[in-house]
Amino acid sequence: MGQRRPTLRDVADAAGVHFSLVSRVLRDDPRGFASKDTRARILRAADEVGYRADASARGLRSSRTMTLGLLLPGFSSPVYSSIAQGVEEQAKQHGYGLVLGTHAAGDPHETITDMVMHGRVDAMLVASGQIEDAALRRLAGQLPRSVVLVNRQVRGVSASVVLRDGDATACAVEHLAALGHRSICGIFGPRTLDTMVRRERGFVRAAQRLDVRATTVEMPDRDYAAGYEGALRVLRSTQRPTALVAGTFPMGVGALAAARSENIAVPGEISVLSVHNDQLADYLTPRLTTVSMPTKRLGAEAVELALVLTAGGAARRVVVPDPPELIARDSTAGPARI
Amino acid sequence: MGQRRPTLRDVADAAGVHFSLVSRVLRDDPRGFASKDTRARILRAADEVGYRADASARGLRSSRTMTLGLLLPGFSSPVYSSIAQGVEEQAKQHGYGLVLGTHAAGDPHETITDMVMHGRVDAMLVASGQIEDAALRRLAGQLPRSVVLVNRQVRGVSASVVLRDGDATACAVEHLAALGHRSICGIFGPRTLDTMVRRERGFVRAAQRLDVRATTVEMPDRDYAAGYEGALRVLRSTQRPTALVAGTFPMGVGALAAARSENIAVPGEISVLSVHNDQLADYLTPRLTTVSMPTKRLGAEAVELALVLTAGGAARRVVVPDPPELIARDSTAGPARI
DNA sequence: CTGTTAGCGCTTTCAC
DNA sequence: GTGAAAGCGCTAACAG
Repeated sequence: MGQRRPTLRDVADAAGVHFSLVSRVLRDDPRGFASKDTRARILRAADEVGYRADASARGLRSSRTMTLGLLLPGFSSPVYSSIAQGVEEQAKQHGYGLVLGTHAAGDPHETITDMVMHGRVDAMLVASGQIEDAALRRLAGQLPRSVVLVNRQVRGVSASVVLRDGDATACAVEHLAALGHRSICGIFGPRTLDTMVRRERGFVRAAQRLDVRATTVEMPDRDYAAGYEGALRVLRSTQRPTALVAGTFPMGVGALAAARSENIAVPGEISVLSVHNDQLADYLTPRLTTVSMPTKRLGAEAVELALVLTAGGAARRVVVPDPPELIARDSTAGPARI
Repeated sequence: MGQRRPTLRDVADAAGVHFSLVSRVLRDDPRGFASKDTRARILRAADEVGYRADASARGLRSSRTMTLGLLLPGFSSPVYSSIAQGVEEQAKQHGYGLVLGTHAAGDPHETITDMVMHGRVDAMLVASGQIEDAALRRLAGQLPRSVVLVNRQVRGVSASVVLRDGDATACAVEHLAALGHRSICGIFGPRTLDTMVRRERGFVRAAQRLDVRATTVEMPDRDYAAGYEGALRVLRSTQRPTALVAGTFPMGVGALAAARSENIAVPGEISVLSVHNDQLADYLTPRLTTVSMPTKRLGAEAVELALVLTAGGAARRVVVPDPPELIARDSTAGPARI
């Protein structure tokens, strides 16, 4: 009970060597290859006393904590869950831990700087749309080697990782055009989010290219409710399109709900699909057609970039190359014949 | 560029005092009340040089990291998101940071012990059903002052926080009985999860008490798919009940999907409701009736208990007292007249 | 009220 | 191959 945690000295005593040698052996330090025998003795002793290096001491001495921070808008969004998963796995692969922060409470800018500036993390991955561009620029200026934007691109910040958002909506439009739709509407979140801007742009351009009439709706948010409200507006308009593209998965769910509450059949009277896929898609009515994006890889790439940065490498703007993929389910079909 | 982070000495130099005094003033140490004047000078100097205490140095010296660890089964479940939120907010309130771990990859038992034993966190909150009872007992034996079970109760582990699971299902049964149902079925996750056992027990007992015929189905999982499969089985049985109680929210969503694929009207031919509420409930077809549980508070209470423990207080088994609350939506109604 | 001092456990440079 | 010693930035016990 109440035992002190074993230290290097304890291991050294047990192995009959100096503690600095233990340190070198346990870390496979190139400068300290002990003889086969002592090495074995040290390893065994470490195991026997149950030695675990103290993270604080190590961090203090080496000024590297081997942990990364991830700032999320919250815990609930499916996309961010998936990004977080990618981040966690990749970090673990490199022996890094992960500190999660949300800005449920408090100023996000503070949260980030505090994490880095208190030396709690070696770098911070910022995956949140709720921080203003200006704040991010300031931040990146302050901590150029320890801030990476995830799923976000800001002018003046040179370390970021994003997906092919424009291609995602283009993919959606192509699918609908192939089904015969000639009039579609895109419902997007606020234009303050660069992801939304790119998705909208890809949407509009693809529509032009394929000679499809496209309209867009911009909502102040991008959750269930925003999708619901946005879709409602479109569905009640006089010139109702034959298909709806939702800018996010929750918006797609909301759009489906709106169609139902207006008694408009999906996909009979209107087709609906969303950017980003989720398990839930298979359990909705009808099963929701989506465009899948490599969100886990997004997280993984962000980790890679962060580690490159902290190691002194150059900042880059990464676009995860995997193309968006259409997952056809039951919410899209050819337009109704009139 | 490349600036060294300012230390206590930098502040001390700027203020013309000894660095230990700076330390005391900045921490409001009772032993070190400086004169109004020096105090002000120190505060200003700290602000000017942009001083932030180094977490590693502080941790090393005081052997308290001021961070808590939270082990989750994954990032996706809505319940765990909510618990995590509660944990984060409460931790922040006490000036604690939060390290998140999932066992997406690797042995969870390792993850936990490593976190604590490397001194990365002061205590670990374990909110995961995927670790075996035996492993948890071993863990709690090893680290009795730094492990708190969240949403889980295990014989032999005396620090845990759970909800009134039994009352949640009882609440569901009461609702259905009041609507006139006399034959209901509960679909639950594996009995290896104590939450499921309590929910099932509450379900059965309430049914007995209210003279309702109750059957139960145990599924090996508790996600959308499990709810879907479980409901399918019930819906296809010869003695179909008039109502379905899902043991988790995702199972409720799955059950709804199953009814639809079997062309059984909800709530017309069968009522469906789930334990645990979620935003999504309002956007399903039909809107899903749920029993809401105080999951955020669950997380908060877990933090409280963890802090009590690390401060030397006694371990307790906490049951969050807030009663489950029925949120009636469109998926429940009186049974069909035959 | 303020300064001095001794480490916390580790990494790292320099001896031997 | 291995040991000795310095010191990372901080807290805390003791002096004055």
